Amino acid sequence: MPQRPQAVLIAGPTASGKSSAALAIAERLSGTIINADSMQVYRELAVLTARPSAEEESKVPHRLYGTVPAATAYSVGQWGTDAGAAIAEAHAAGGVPILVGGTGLYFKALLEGLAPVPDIPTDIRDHWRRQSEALDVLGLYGELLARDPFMARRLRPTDTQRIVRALEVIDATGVSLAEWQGEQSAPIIAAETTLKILVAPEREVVYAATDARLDRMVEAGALDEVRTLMDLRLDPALPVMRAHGVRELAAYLVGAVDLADAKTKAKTETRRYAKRQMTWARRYMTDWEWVPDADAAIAAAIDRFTPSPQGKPSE
RNA sequence: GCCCAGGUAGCUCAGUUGGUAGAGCAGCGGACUGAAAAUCCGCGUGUCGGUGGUUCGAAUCCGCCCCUGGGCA
Repeated sequence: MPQRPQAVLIAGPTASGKSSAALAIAERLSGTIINADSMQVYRELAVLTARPSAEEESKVPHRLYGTVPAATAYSVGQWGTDAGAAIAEAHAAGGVPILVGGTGLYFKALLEGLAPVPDIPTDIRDHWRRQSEALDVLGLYGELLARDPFMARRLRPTDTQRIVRALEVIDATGVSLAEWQGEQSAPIIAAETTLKILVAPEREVVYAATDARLDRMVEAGALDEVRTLMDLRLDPALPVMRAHGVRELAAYLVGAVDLADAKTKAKTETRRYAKRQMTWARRYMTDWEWVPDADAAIAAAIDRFTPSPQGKPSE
């Protein structure tokens, strides 16, 4: 039988009960909860990203929640570094790291590593992001075709985000992103040493939960958070500005739509996201332990950390 | 009760002298390597309110019935 896992990973669509499961598991195992959600890192958005409450955070150590200013464009690469440090810290303290979040790419980077592309200088990044707005899709794709035809063939001309990434990499490093990606760096944590749990309730259950949660978020001050963000006058292209509900609630705050419409739109965006998360899980998380809800996730984790008598295989 | 306007996809609607129907939104499936709550690709899912008739052929024309809105009583 495998040894005690070095870390517990909990993934799943938004509003599936991951966080409450993580908290319960952390309390039983003296664990440290480490965020694996790309939006819960932003300081200014707590309610709207369904971040754990202050009360919850006080129960067990939490890492990487609300640690990044909204003006920063965080990334999977930065998260990998931060998560690696947080995992080491938890181990040093004798606890179990429990990584929980909905960002599939973060877990992929954690378990498989990323291409070892060097940091791209900010002026080059900014340049190509500006170009992506200045040029039309075909113009941008034309740039990539001229500079990195090999990479261009792997991307669709309409996929502006990936095209911008490919452009900044070839520009800054002189090497095609395709080449970088052929060269994998080491995983942050060895997959075999982890317990991977995917909380995947029925779709209707998830949709009902996200709808109800959006209503609660608005009651709990989501509008104030969006107003704060608007007052910062950030670049609308920043990741934080793309958190679900920001655009929709901002439209309400400037009087462009009524609140009911804003909420409906935000709910739709969230549902679509949950659907994409499930598509990701079906594709990349087939070897995870799929459970239907938080209780089952807790049971699965506790079971693995409770030594069972030798020679009596537990089912 | 009478008059008028409607009843077509989950929703809002289009459908041209009759040739078994198509858009947007929603939804569903998929891709995914440093913005990933992002970005991108694909798919119409239908007793055309019901029923009888005219016709080779009806969402389209006719009769009756049902439902919804508005008006008159």
